[in-house]
Amino acid sequence: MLTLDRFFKSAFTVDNVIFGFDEDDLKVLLIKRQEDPYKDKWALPGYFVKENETLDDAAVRVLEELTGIKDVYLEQVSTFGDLNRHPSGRVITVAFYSLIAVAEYNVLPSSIAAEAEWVPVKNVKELSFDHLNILTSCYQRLKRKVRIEPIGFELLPSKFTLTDLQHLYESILEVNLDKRNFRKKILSMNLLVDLNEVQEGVAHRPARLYKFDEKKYQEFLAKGLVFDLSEGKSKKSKFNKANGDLYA
Amino acid sequence: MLTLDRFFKSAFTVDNVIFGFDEDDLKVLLIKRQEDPYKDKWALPGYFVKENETLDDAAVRVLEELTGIKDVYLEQVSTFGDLNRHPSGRVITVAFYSLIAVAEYNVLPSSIAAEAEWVPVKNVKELSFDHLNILTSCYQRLKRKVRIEPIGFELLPSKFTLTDLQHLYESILEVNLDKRNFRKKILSMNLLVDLNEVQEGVAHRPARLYKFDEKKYQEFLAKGLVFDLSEGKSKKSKFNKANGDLYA
DNA sequence: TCAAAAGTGTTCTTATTACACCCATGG
DNA sequence: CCATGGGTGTAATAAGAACACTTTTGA
Repeated sequence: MLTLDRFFKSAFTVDNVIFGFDEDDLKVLLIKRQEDPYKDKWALPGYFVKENETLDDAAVRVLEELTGIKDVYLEQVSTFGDLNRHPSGRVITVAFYSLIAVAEYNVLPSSIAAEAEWVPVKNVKELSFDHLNILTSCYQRLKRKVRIEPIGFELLPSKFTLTDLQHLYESILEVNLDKRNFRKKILSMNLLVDLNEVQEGVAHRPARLYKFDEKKYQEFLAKGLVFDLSEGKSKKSKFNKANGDLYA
Repeated sequence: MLTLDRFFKSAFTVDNVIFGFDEDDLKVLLIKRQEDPYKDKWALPGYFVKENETLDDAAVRVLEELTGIKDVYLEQVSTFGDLNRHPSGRVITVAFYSLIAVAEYNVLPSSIAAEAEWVPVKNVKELSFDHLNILTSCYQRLKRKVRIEPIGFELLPSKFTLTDLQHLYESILEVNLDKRNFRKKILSMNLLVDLNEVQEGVAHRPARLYKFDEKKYQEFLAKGLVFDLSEGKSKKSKFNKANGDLYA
């Protein structure tokens, strides 16, 4: 039987890009590191994987230790194993991203001492280690995935307006969407339930509230349909308001 | 400074799903294992990552040792880290897939003693370790990616007919495509160069030969266009000939 | 009464689908 | 001369894009 002893072993970690949506902005939860390397610099939350822990377990643990939340959308994206990505030696890291309804949970780091902050993704210019690469990979994955699977709802409270949803897509995809076309499309998929409730206390005509219906989505899939939301798919994107370079 | 000694370290490997296209079938290169565990069983080619090797380097090495080929399309897909996926202990593996023009290279394992074989993907029912999961993940990734990026050409010889290309897509996507619509679409993207050559020695009207033009593709992208090849995107797939379950 | 965002349809354009016959070659 | 796969166009339908005004509320 094969013995593993003669092969190189490495420490490995998970890093978790925790996305939230707040004030019409896609944000990411960053922590200020408390120890070297990169002491006092901003980084993605992450930690070493334990001996009796799967990769997913480790990612869930990192999230829960930081925010107190579990049961969120979690997706593995990519593994980073360059030789010098960690100053202390070879460390391979598996990158995940999570989606959190910030408004729903009133998330913020209480359980841990680390300083942590929700930062608009588009404002992040520099991070410890290769974490900017990791963030970019995860953001690209999210951008693609949000168009073809109904995961965007994970970022909203369970009751939301169509305008909330539109702003979410605009923020993630970095495009402007046409209000009428967006509504027509999302409503025609028949995945939302009109709750017959309206916003309260807003200084304008109150919007109707909707929720996403998982059961309807299963029926939708069973019909062989494909979720697909977005304008300008195979055309020049006329409304690209992106700060292009980083996330092109 | 952080010392890594106190953290759990694991052996880790890369596994490479090497796809080829031959006789109108998408195939995968499998090896018969020569040592325990799973001696004499079929598996994906893979090996332990070395101390001074990046993950990509390791995947390239695995491919080259088996086939003698380098410089092929290679993509990291996912990392598998379940606790008991390897009988000898905890081994985390990073899965890659590669695309090879089988006809062009006349690939087959000479350099190594291991028995190896090109097997149609749809015939693979059982593999060592969790390799069937890995194959499935990589195949799904390929299926998605081949529709939105022009990577299918990596599986064809540099000169090919439009029917070759159509069969490639049909095989990967497990659909039937309409000949006229397929040709209209691919030619309208203006990514192919008509070589003004025809097949020789075929017992029917010889087909024209084309090649993919990388420069044209760059211009295509610069115009903001998106490669997108496939019928029945947001509709019920009427022509699904899939053996559904495994690769649904 | 004003400001602010909600809500709502139609027309035009473009992309997708369905579909059938003649052509060139080798055997 | 037959079998085999190559090559071609059009019409119908569906999806996407562009676009402006009225409504409801709180301040």
